[in-house]
Amino acid sequence: MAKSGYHHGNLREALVSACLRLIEEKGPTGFTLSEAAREAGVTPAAVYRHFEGRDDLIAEAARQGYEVFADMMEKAYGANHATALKAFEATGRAYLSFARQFPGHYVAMFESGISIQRDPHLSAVAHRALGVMEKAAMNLSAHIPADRRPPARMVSAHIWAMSHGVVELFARGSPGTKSPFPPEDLLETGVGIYLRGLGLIPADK
Amino acid sequence: MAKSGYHHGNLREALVSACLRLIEEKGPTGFTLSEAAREAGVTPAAVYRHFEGRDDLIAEAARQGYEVFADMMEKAYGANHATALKAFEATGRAYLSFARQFPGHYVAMFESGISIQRDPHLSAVAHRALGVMEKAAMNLSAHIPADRRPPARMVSAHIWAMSHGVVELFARGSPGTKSPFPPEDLLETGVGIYLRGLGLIPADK
DNA sequence: TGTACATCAGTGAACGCGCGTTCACTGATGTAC
DNA sequence: TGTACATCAGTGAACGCGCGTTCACTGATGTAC
Repeated sequence: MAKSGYHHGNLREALVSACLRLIEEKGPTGFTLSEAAREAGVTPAAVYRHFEGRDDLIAEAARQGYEVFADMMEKAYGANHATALKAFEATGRAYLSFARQFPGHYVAMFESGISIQRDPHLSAVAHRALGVMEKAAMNLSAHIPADRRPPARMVSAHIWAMSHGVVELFARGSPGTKSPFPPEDLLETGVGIYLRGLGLIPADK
Repeated sequence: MAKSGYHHGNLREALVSACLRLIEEKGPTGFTLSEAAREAGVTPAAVYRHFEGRDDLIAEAARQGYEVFADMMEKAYGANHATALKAFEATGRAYLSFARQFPGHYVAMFESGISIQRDPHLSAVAHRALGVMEKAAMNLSAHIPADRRPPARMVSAHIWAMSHGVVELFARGSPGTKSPFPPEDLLETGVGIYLRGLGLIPADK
């Protein structure tokens, strides 16, 4: 496009992209503002035209991530499913799929240490995303006899924990351990066993 | 003790402690070698008497963490339990308990990005620790009818994922979200439901 | 018990480096007439 | 269509700073006799 020396054209987005690439490569604290600027082909000082500093840049990356995440979750959940169970499983798959497709965003959102409350935009979109998980869990647990039904927020917390754990431990090569199983399988079977434990899947299926 | 200006007495350990405190406070990449030296009351140059550099220091912290972790897991598992199930549950509790008691070590081990293979000592002790989890899972799944028994390594991966997820998402205040439930409860109920799904706990218990 | 000497843990000065942030500036773009 | 001018995104030089790493050194400790 218009990359004629002066006037980058779309520097704001270019910086976010650079930030995401660097997060993917070196982790959320492993890069500098100057590095991001360099990656976008621009002087460090130019960054200040668009962001207040490094944290602000990461927060924007996280915000965009939550936006995409919320869309994916809503879409997965909203497609008309035969049962609440199917709908729930679809959101579980969407979670992992997001983490795989957008690792930089994922890290910015859940591992960068930026607070969800740092600005209202970020907070709003984060709640939209996490709300889908909870709603899916709520509808699902409505099928469990009321007297031994765990709170919906707890069910969603369990699933979230397992998903996050699979992503962190097995969907990245980080701890030098090779994953014993494909992360998709690991999550699918894990959630399956869990749901069977809730009495939502017949024991012999 | 002997902190008479020159000659610290036990600088190596003091540096590891400083490193752990800093990891707890600022994350695995959020501090510098000089900061650790300052925290131990010593010139940055003194660090090189004991470690090759920052990574080497973190690796030592992780190594010590794995050592303690392995001990705790072995002790929890080895206490004579009535059933394989009890033994398994005990190791699960030990995991969370370790993460709570030694957050700095936990981060150094699982979130610092240092490879388990960087030196043989580290690798050996890490395998000792992770081996306990696997053995517990193996003994446990021996109680499941062979034809619908998932591989033991998969069971231990599931439990590990859920444990790690609970620690990351709910046992720290990081993402600005307040935990909806105490992490201990979350893990205990989550694992309970999972085990019921495996057919190891009666459905109405 | 006392003295001479080897060992070695920690010092502090020095280096070159990249960082974040500021500032007055420059030059491309858009707009009014 | 052409010109004058306002806007504003990006420059580049400058600053002070803390970093990692090296080096010859110093002085406390342990040991041999």
